[in-house]
Amino acid sequence: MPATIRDVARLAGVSPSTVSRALSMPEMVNSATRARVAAAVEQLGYQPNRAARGLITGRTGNIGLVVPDLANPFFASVAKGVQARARRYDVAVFVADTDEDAAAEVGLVRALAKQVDGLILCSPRASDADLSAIATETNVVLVNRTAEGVPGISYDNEEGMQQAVAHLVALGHRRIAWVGGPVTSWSTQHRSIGLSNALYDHGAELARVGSFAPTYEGGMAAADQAVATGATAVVTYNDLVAIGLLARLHARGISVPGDLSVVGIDDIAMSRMARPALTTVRLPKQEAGRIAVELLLAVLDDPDTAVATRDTLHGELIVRDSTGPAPKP
Amino acid sequence: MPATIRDVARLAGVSPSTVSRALSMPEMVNSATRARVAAAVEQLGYQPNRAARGLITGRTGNIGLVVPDLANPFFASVAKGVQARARRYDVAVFVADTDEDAAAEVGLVRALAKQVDGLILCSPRASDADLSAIATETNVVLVNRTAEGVPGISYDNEEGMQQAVAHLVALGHRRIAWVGGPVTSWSTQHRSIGLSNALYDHGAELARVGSFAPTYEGGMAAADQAVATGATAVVTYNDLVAIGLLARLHARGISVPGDLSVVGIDDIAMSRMARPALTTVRLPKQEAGRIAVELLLAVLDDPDTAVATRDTLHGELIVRDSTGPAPKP
DNA sequence: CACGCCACTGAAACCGATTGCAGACTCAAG
DNA sequence: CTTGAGTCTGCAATCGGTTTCAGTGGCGTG
Repeated sequence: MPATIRDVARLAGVSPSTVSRALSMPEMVNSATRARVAAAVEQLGYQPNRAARGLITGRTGNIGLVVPDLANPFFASVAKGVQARARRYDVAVFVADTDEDAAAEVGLVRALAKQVDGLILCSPRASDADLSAIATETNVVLVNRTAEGVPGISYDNEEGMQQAVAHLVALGHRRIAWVGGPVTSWSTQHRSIGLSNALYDHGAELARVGSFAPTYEGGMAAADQAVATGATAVVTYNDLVAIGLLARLHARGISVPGDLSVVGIDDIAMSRMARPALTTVRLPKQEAGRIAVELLLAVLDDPDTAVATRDTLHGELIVRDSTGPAPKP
Repeated sequence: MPATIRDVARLAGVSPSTVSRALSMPEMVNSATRARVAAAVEQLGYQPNRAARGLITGRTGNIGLVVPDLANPFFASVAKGVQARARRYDVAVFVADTDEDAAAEVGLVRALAKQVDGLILCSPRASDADLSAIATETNVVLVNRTAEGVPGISYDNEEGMQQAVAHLVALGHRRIAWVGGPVTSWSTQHRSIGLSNALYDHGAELARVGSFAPTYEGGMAAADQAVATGATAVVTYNDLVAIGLLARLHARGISVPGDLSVVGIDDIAMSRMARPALTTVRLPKQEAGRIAVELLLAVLDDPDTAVATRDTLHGELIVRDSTGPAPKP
């Protein structure tokens, strides 16, 4: 029912090849002919069939985005960025949610790989080995994680932690607790190291309180242990955890920031709605998505030169109401 | 590079046609042959090229999901449901975010329509006329909205409002304010009507305070007007608005639920993290996504019988800490 | 034994685009 | 007038499947 390239050719009085060329390599066709083709295209509302084009070019014009959990506002934002930038390039985005399941992730990626030109893997839970295997057989860009020889973009966790620590130390905090996320998480490891280094630089003490689910519940679970460390400030794996922690502290009657200061990471929408509003390290999320698309498209254009490209984004400390001067001993 | 149907045919010692049949209509081929084909498929790791198949069948095996804002947790949940159920049917999902722009929506839908077998439109902002036009030229399932002759699923807003009102009236509230969402929103209209009817049934009074953006900011903006109505309880368009309202009330020193009770709609994750935790009408979001996929697939199978199918989901009142007895006058 | 039916398989056309190759035409130079 | 280069355009092959149509062979029946 929709117009084909032959319909356009007939109407314009040229051959299908000419129509094809007029559309994809305009400089190769006479401008008068090109105008006739353009008119015919316009009149028929012709849009090339992507399946047919894909069959011959081997390109689908689609990319895939794999995230651990779409309902997590962090990933939703990244997805928003990806999708907005992809549209600009007339590329469609398949979105897949792995439900935080590393095993499912690998299978899903394999299945998706057949239908797209490349994949954006956001905070992949897969092992390094699986990841490398995937990267060799399909075009991949990593977000929020790095791997040898795989292009990707990540956040400068060290610098973010430096900012948070500088802020806390300036407020007089000398003993700071760290509530880590999933042990397998690349971000957890780097944030933990960054925090540790920053504290060392400032001559302050670190108290680790283990690893918790990167959720509100995880934060509630971590709260009592964080308090028990005797620290006067807590830095958490992400904002969701910080907000859960806030809730538990409130339930226990511990004042924030009076008794304890709390710092999150991410700056999700919820954070400024928390009570007290959460001090956090804002990570540019949509921008990560946008850059990931640019990077992937560059890789597709030229797999060789772009393969080792890696981009680093910087966080920004947002001071709100959950941090204050350390309590007098 | 990947194996084609011809490779499989050669290895199995049959013709490509037989391979095709063995895969898509197994009962038409001899079981011994079928086994040989299966073995060859297995050995080569063959997966049919979807573009090639789509070219001849006219089906892409893809569906599209259009939402106003992925960063809104309500839509993120629906997307999660859609995407999970689609995977079960081996259907890929294109996700597009319109950024709450009704004009962009129409164009986006048109573009997306070419690449998919059908579309799920979630809370479309488009006009009835545009929507009908779209529905005639492509397979569409509506979520959170109804339109003449277009299949869709929506929530029973009237019943949800009945539950909320029954709860508030039982707590002694007799004058209840309504904070509406965008005027063009189908949900706003139906919720408003439902609330109005429910209040009438219970002999209580309604105070409308206009329409606001369906966001945290919208809620903050609405708070003072809601207070000024003299109502002892407020029902808001959605949870995001309710949470914004809560924040402004807190800033003004108005106690919730002591001075004013607040009820939201949706039950997003944030609601139980709010302080006080928000009483709300929970809408099954992921389920809406799942059913939308089922419905769309049914429409694709048989456009005629399924065309007028419409499904209604029911809300459930979740009582938390933002509602309490009406203050003594 | 001849015939017809049935179950199964293969050859070939086709979906709608892209692209290598070759032909047609213009124009300038020899 | 011939030749050659250069510019455009069309023919036809091709991508990887699906589907129609026409066998082929086996078997039961009259």
